[in-house]
Amino acid sequence: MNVGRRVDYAVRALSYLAGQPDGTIVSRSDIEKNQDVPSFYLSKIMKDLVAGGLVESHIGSKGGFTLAKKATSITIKDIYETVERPLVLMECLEQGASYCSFCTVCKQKSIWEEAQSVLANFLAGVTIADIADRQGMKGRMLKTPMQRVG
Amino acid sequence: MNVGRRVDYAVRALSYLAGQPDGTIVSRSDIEKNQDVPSFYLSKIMKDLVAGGLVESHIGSKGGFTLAKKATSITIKDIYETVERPLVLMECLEQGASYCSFCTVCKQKSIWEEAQSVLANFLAGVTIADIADRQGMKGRMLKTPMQRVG
DNA sequence: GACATAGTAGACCTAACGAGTCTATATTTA
DNA sequence: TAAATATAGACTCGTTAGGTCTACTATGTC
Repeated sequence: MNVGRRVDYAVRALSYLAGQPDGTIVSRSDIEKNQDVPSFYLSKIMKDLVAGGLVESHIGSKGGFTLAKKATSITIKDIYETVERPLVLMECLEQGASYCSFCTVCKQKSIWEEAQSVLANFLAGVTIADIADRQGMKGRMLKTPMQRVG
Repeated sequence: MNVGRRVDYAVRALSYLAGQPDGTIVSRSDIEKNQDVPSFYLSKIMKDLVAGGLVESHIGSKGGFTLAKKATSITIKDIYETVERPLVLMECLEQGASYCSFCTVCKQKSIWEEAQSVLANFLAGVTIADIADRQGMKGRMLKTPMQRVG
């Protein structure tokens, strides 16, 4: 039960984008360097974020990525589900009886269901803007002054 | 970010024990049969539960397991941490700078810290007794009438 | 139009982990 | 003594996370 690097890197990338002057196109390698993400690794993650409608890509020379929405409307839950999978705490909540034959009479199930809601609600209440606001990472500290998007 | 079978099986085992008449010793294979847990698999899980002080073991013929505490004082969080690992949502919360060099200035971190608290608090508020009360699983429905421990 | 510079798509690798199975040993009851 | 039980640990197998790389396509610029 922990959040993997894909989500971590996706949050870094998105909050980095959010911290750029409006409309700035940022390349994958730029993000990787500034946010300490392994080379090339972001290519798969950004693909998912594009497919999920969270960022827009710009192919070709001088290409790169920009946010596809306001930073205030991209939640951590969105990001998690876009780059990983639906937020599900216990497999039975997704698979039902094919996970466990006692599913219909199981009391444990509702506990996990509630726990999942509690967590999902929290993560749906936090946006990239909240993170970018107090970003503080390397790039932000050394380079351009803070300038918000949205 | 999901809860694995170890925790699922541990909760089944413990709530099964909680549903027995007070002081009843139940063998591993008995639990496995009644709670649909793969043969032998519980041997490792019960070992952890014994080591964690949640159950007591009785070696030898007619041996088996009993709860070591009242069902009302065994929480889901206890179980999770006993059979799996400390409840940590993001590795950086445990490993700090050895996970990520930006740790000291990272805003993302506090988000996961909060999310973790929210989840942990919820799981610490649910006990085995809550589950056993409305157990409903196979064994309970077919066999002895409900009788609570603690 | 040519070329450099991007993203796109996907193959590929490796180590670790989850889940499950089994066995030899120590311990206890009958 | 014999049967039944937990204990400890080895073992397998498939999947996944994390990471790396390359061929291809699209686009801006000279």
